[in-house]
Amino acid sequence: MENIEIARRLEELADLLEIQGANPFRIRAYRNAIRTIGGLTRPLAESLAEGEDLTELPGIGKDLASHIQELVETGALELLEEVAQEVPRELATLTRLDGVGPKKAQKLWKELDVTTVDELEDAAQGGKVQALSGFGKKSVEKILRAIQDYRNRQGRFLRAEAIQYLRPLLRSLEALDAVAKLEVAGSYRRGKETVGDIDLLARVEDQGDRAEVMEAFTGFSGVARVEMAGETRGSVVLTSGLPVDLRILGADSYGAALHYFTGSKEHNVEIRKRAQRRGLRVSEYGVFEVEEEDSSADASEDGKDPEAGRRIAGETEEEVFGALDLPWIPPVLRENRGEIQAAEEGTLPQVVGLEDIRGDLHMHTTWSDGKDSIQEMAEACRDRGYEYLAITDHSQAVTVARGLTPERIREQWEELEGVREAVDGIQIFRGCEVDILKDGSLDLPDEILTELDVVLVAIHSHFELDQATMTERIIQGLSHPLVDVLAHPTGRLIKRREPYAVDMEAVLQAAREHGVAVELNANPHRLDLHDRHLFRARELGVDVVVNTDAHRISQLEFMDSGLAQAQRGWLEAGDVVNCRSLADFRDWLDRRTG
DNA sequence: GCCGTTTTCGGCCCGACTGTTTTCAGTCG
Repeated sequence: MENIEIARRLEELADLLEIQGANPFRIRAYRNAIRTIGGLTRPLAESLAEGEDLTELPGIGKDLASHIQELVETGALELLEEVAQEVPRELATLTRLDGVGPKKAQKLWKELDVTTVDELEDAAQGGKVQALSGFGKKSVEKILRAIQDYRNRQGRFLRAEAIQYLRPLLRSLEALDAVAKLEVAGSYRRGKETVGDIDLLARVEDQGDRAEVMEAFTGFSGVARVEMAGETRGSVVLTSGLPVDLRILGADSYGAALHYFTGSKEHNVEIRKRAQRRGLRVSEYGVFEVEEEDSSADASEDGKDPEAGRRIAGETEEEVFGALDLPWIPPVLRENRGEIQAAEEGTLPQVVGLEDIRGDLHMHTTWSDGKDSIQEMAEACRDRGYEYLAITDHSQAVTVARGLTPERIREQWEELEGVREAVDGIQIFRGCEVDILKDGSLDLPDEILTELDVVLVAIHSHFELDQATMTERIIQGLSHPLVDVLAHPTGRLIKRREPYAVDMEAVLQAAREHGVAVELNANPHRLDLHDRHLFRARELGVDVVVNTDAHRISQLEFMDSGLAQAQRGWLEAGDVVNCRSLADFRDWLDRRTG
């Protein structure tokens, strides 16, 4: 059983237990374990087979280790079946609706016998939901809207899409005199490939300006509806369907709020625990010294004042981290994947940036399915300040993209030679994106491959193979001695196509063994490899190339998306092949022939 | 159910907003 399947079963169990009213800390323990499993690159089944002790993993103790073992060995979980006897499985889906949590799901089920989204819709329209205590007219309206959203939206926005929807709103708020500073926090700031919503922070110098900013926000022309609007916090949905939250803050707590709302949640929890150990309290208002409280009488009331105690930090993020004896941690690293420990030890990575990129090794032209010519692509790369590029049109197997036969690729080289003479200031390498065929062989003969400078290999057909066959196919393809880079290694298209079944751990090991680089394809729909695989590649010492796979000049800009992903994988310039100077890159190309 | 720089028992992050409440529960992030 795959890790993702194990995680899904445990998540279902946690959802059902929560609806059943189990101990909230038990639920949290399950969710922590699920998160740990989600971050693993190695199959749990394999770890177990080799006798590893799963309780070594964070958040996994005796019980969860035995649940995992049961799932791996039997494909089922007895406890889940037992709980599902008492709580209908479909109820877990209801809690995916905005505004419906475990308590409301339980009530809907016990009092109305509602278990599915469709039944909930019927009950809400029939007036039955409103009759329940704790539900009113507004709740019902909200539930009906949430059902619509659930059916329409289906998930999250690509990061690159979200910023386009957001830009007009940003411009309109930035134009206000009352707004001293405006920043996007949340998963967007952390560089995640998709975002569920946008968290905006506005700093005002005068608290009296808050109402004006909130009005401008909720009154913006692109707002489809206002979900909530308080003094410091508002929430809207744009006409594009993108949810946006705004928090308005004063200068003294702005940095604390920026840190808090940038997250991730898991990072914040670790930061707060660290603060606790130091006798401090961290909230979005700042870092405070915890006051000793002996009296129990009014303690709870005092405890509700968020700014109680002496504030020792809050204006900037640097201050907040500093109060906890830590250096500033880049947002892209804040996922509680060891960044706090690394910060403490002074071993945070110097993450790779656009300024480190010297070339782009994957792009298409009018010779296959690209829209611009070799010369146009080359000039555009030069204008971006690159030292080199590789032209990598498709090989013949990809007929829909007019893939190149050996004859046509030789013709292309003649044109490329002319462009080399016409375009100064940048080195153009001969490349090709060569298909790995179903049997693992390559789509062009060795006599062509030897004359190419840069050989990418990739899968564009037979996605349906089982994991063992696909893994073997890819490893055979990349182990051909003339291959340089494995392009878009998992084949996923975000929100459209799942990765093909492939054992990435085995592929990464093979890449290391054969000195082949793995691509981080920067196309916002691909972002392939994922961050956790990049992290693993770095651990193993596998070279990574960040490529745009541009099919027209404008797509060379995808490099930005790729770098955000690279940073989330903790990559430094030294890990990335196309950060090398032209001379060093040439050496890398000669790495096997010496 | 997990975990340990005070701990193998007794904790487990913190606050805003809404709706339906006569003082607070539920949800969300």
